[in-house]
Parts: sequence; C-alpha cells; structure tokens
Amino acid sequence: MTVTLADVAARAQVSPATVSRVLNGNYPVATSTRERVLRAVDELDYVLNGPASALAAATSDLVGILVNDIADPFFGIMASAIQSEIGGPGGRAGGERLAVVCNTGGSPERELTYLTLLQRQRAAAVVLTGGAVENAPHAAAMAAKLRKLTEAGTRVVLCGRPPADGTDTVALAFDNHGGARELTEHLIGLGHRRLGYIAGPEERTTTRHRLEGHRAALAAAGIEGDPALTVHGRYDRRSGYEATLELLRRDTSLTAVVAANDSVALGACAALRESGLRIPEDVSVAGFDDLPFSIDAVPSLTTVRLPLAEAGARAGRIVMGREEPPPGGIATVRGELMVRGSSGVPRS
Amino acid sequence: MTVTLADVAARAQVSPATVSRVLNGNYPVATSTRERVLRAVDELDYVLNGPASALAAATSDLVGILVNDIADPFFGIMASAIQSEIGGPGGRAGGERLAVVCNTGGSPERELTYLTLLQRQRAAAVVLTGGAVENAPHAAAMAAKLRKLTEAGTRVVLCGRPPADGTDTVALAFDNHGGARELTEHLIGLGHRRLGYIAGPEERTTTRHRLEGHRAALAAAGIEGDPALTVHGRYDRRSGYEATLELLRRDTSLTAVVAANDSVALGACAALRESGLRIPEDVSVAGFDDLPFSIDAVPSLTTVRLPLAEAGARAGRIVMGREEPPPGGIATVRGELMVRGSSGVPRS
DNA sequence: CGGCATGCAGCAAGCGCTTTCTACACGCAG
DNA sequence: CTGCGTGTAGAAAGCGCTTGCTGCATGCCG
Repeated sequence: MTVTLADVAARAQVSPATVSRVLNGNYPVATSTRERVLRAVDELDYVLNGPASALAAATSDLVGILVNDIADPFFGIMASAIQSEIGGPGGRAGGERLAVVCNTGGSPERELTYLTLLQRQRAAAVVLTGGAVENAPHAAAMAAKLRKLTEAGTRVVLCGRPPADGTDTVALAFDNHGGARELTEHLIGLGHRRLGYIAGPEERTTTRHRLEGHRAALAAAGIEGDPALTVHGRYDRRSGYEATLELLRRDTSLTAVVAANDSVALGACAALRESGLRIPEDVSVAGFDDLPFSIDAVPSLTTVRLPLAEAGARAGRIVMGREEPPPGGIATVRGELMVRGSSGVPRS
Repeated sequence: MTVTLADVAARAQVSPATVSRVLNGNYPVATSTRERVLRAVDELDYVLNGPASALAAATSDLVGILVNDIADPFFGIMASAIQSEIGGPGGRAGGERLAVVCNTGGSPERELTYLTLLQRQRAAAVVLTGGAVENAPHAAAMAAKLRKLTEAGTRVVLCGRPPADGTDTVALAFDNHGGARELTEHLIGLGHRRLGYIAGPEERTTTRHRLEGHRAALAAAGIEGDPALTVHGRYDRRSGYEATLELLRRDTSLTAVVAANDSVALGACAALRESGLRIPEDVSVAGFDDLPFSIDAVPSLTTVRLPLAEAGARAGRIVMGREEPPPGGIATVRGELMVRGSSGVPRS
C-alpha cells in the first residue's frame, strides 16, 4: 500500500489536518511541529495524492497548453516559453504546477475534446496557441466551451490566436495581416509584380490573415491579384515543395514566391532549385515566422519575425495572474520584417 | 455550482451508481436506462470530475512524456508520435487519455520533480525521452523514482535513452555509437584525416555515445585522436557556430566537422561560410538525427537518420500495453547513414 | 486575579465518484 | 407452488485529502 497522509500523521504524532497544513503552508504551524512532520514525510517518502487533494480542495495544479503541431518548432517555442512562466519545476513561480502540452493536430474535434479533458481535470488554466479554425459551428462550440471553463474558474488565454467571439477571453493575437502586408510591400518595392503565394490550409484564421495582408499590399500597389497565383497547402515543407512546382507549372513568369511560413518557404526553395532557378536572381522567396533554421537557409530567408517566445511568456504570465491582461483583454503582437538573402531585385 | 453525478442521476431518475456504470460501461445496464442517463448527461452538459473519479477508482488517465527541450523538433517529433499512440482524443486507443508533455530543459532536478508530480497524479504511464544525465547520485535517484512509479502501477518506458541501471524498465535506445561510427567511417572513407568534432553537453549519454562512436571509427582507421579537435557545447545552432569558430582557431588544417546533431551542424555551416570556406570543397560537415530541415540546408546535410517517429510510436504502444516489449526489455534502434551534399572528398 | 485575545492543533464533515454487496423482480425448473 | 438462477438497480462505504469549527493552553490586559 502506498503511504497516506494518515501514515505521516501517525509517525509525526500529529493529526492528518496538521500534516496537510504543513504541506500546504497556508496555516500557522509551530516550527517544532513542522519539522517533525517534514521529517516524517521524508522518512516515509510520502507523495501527496493529487486527485484526492484536488477533489477536496476543488482546485488542481494542472495547466493545459493546446498546440496544433508539437513537432513544429513554431509551437514548440511558444509552448516552451509558456511552460517556463507557468512555474513548473524550476520555474520562478511558487507552487509547482504540471504544465501539459496537448497536441490537437489542427483538428477541431480534438481541440474540443482536449478542452473537455482539461475541464474534467478541473485545470487551473489553459492556453490555446495557434490559429483558429474558421467554421461557424465549431467556433460556437469553442466559445461555449471556453465560457464554461471560465465559469468553472479555469483561466484561459489565447496566444497567437485571434479573440474568440462570444467570450471575454484574453487574447494575444499576432499581426499576421500587417506582417504579411509589409513583407509583400518589401517585395513590391524591390520591383516584383508577379508574385506567387503559397497559403496554409483553408479555414484557418492564420492562413486567411496572412493571405489578406498579402493581397492588401498588392492592391495598394495597384497590382491585380491573379487567383491562379495562390495555392493552398499544409504548413510544412513538403507542401511548399509541391505548391511551388504547381505554381511554376501555372505561370513561369513569376519572380517571387511568398510562403505561408518558413517551412513552406524552404520547400519552395528546394523546388525552385531543382527547377534550375536561382534564388534570388531568378525568383525571390519569403517566409513567415523566422524560426531558428530560417537564417541558415542558403540564401538566408527573408521573413517576418514573430516574437514567439516573448508572446508565449507573456501569455503564461497573464494566465497565471502575474501580469495584467492587456486593456480590453486583447493585444496585437506585431512581427518584424527581416530582409535577408532570399529576396532581391527581379530579373528584368 | 457545477453539475455532479447526483444531478444527472436525479434527472434520469436513477441512482448515482447507475450513472457511473453507464459512463464507464463496465457493468450491464438496461438499454432504456442507459439512454435515459445519456440524455440527462447531454441535457445537463455534465462533465465527469476527473480528480474524484481518479480518487475513487485509484487510477487516472494521465500519461506523462518527459522531454529535454520541447522547442527542439527532435523531441517534438518523438512526443508527437508517442502521443498519437497513447490514444488521446482521436487516437486509435479506446479510453481517452490526457497525454502531458513535460519540458525538463535537460535539468536533472526538473526531471525528478516532474516524475514526482506525475507520481502525485498517479499517472497511468510515463515515457522518458532523450539522453540521460550521467551522474551517479542522479542516476540512483532516478532509478529509485522509476522503481517507485512502477510499484505504484505506473508503466514506464524509456525512448531514445539507454536502460536505467537498477530498474527493469523497458528501454528503446538509439544506437548512437554505431551511427556515429558509421558516419565518421564514411568521412574517413572519403579521405578525411583531420576531423573536428563538436560534441553535445558533457555528462550526457547521448553525447558520450556519439563521441565514442566517432573516436572508435578514428581508432579503427589508425587515426590519432587529437583532443584539441573536440569541443563541447549545447545541442543548438549557436553552439555549433561558436564551436566551429573555436575549432578553426585551433587548427586550420581540418577538412571535416562532425556535429553532435543537425542543429549544431547548421551552425557549423554558417561559421564555415562566414570564414570563407566552401562546403564541402574546403570542409565537409556532418550532422546527426536527420531532422526535417536537414535536407534543405545547402548543401543538404550528410547525417544519420534516427527513426524518431517510429521509435516514439513503438514506445507509446508498449507503454499502453498494445505491443510486446522487446525481449529482455531492451531494444537498440539503429540509425541510417544519409550521405548528402555536405560531405565530399577533402581538398588535397 | 478574572477574563479574553491569541496561537496552535484536532475533530469531523465533506469533496464527487466507484464498487461491493444487497435487493428485487422475473422466469423457469423441479 | 416453491425455489433458485439471472439480470438489473440501489444503498452505502469508502478513496485520501482539505478546512471550518472547536478546544485548549498561553500570555496579557484591566
């Protein structure tokens, strides 16, 4: 049998109540008693029963972090930053919390299911990262779930995701629109007029905002957007590779390829190179996010840096109540254009 | 107040016991009753209280995954594979489990603390990934903790980590030694004689095994290992960059740089390039792991592919009892040499 | 010196669920 | 017609912890 509070109490010759109070440190206990208890805990190698304590106290130290793809550094970096502020072991925060990263794989159902699971565990807090799926029924279901979580006392923060309508959940949204626009403006400034765009999966806010930013830049410059120059795909390298070949098939006159993110851009580079095109002499390429490997591409990738770690850390602090939420509960986090080797003046 | 089992029972006009049985499906319940209960659950939007149920049943559906660095795709890929087999939402397994990814940051203390946290939550299973810290007291503490977890009924599997002495924990270890050896043999076969080695952090099994494999290859070829040609660092790009500059400072005659992993190798490439050296004409570079971006480096990286996803999936299945553990509880997973553009014949 | 605030510890009532054991109603064999 | 197996539902005893309240010494005030 495992050791229980009562065993510790017996050994320390105090009541279970006292042991509990020593362990939680939320009630005055005489120093001598405390020491006796702690010694007993140590000697018996006692480990608190989490479920029991969560049940009795009606609280838990679980914090959930939802990500779309844990294998993607985009989410890994945010999750890492969030976790470090949540105050797991070694974190600066006081009580030890168990930060759990849940991988939704971008699936709306799983997102909802994980939220239910966290609700079931009476999670203390939840951070949702990544773009949302744009689909009315799902959005409504999410909003309802978030409201329920909030009601149950779970703090919720969205990180890198637009505010959820119908909730007053705190949101730290990335300025995908602005970043994409700035990026495309840069390319246009260089002289590009026919730009291909490799978008992410459809029905995602991130995808849409980046695409709209791109188109806004085109429109502002009086460039007619050609639908054939936009291809949708996933947020991975392979998708960028395939989409680029498709783009090349559709229109060989393009001088620049703007990708939904850096991984896609890398795939695009590979496809261009294999097609005998030089970067940026023949075709310029741009990514988004500025993940660590982007600077190592050859030529290094022109992209928009998103302050993933900073935003994650901030979300973590807010959800733990260690930082004031932004006014109105909504903040837009801007990206920064990083002009590097993969973009240049178009061939004439 | 939140809805409880009793509320559902009242609404369905049955006893709480019956509701519990319907929800757990482990006891015969008349169809008409079941339907009535399910309807009530639905109408009340009831969500089971996890802690309470874990306490009463003395089990939990939490599964822990320990990783060194969640921002590193090496771990992200494994975690993703493990999680998909664990049977979280959408997984193929039956009961829904909450897979929690814990980020130790490579710190021994945090590793231990997370294990305690998981023990406290009475986790159903735990998978530890990544190399272990080589340090007698810590190893002993870990072994003790793992034993305790096992005793308490938590299934434990090590993935990409050598067996823990003093436990009979199932382990899927990567053949870092063999992979490194093969890689260096490849370089030697190309004609390289002075190879720099950028090792990972000291006191890690992964670091040591890879380094030993490298040296074994050198020794087998009768090449004297020069201690000045080995530099230790972290497993990241920046570390590779700095270590390479240091290596170049120490010995400008080297014709190849072998890195502890792909990220380090990318940093090495950057440093070489900035130093005016061509890859592979002037200096060959090799990595380890074959992460997705490695093929996109220019030139693409020669490296050793580790079947991260496969190993993770297998570990996940084993820990869930859906696959037999390997004979003896220990399996060695081999890597595969990927010869690509970053390695070539040395300049004469 | 009585009385009362104060500090510390224990009692005991749950927290919401699971599960064993018991109860009841049938239906059918003896 | 009695008795018993079978199928289904309920009563109730916890699971191990937290916490409001009570109780008992102290020490200090008036």
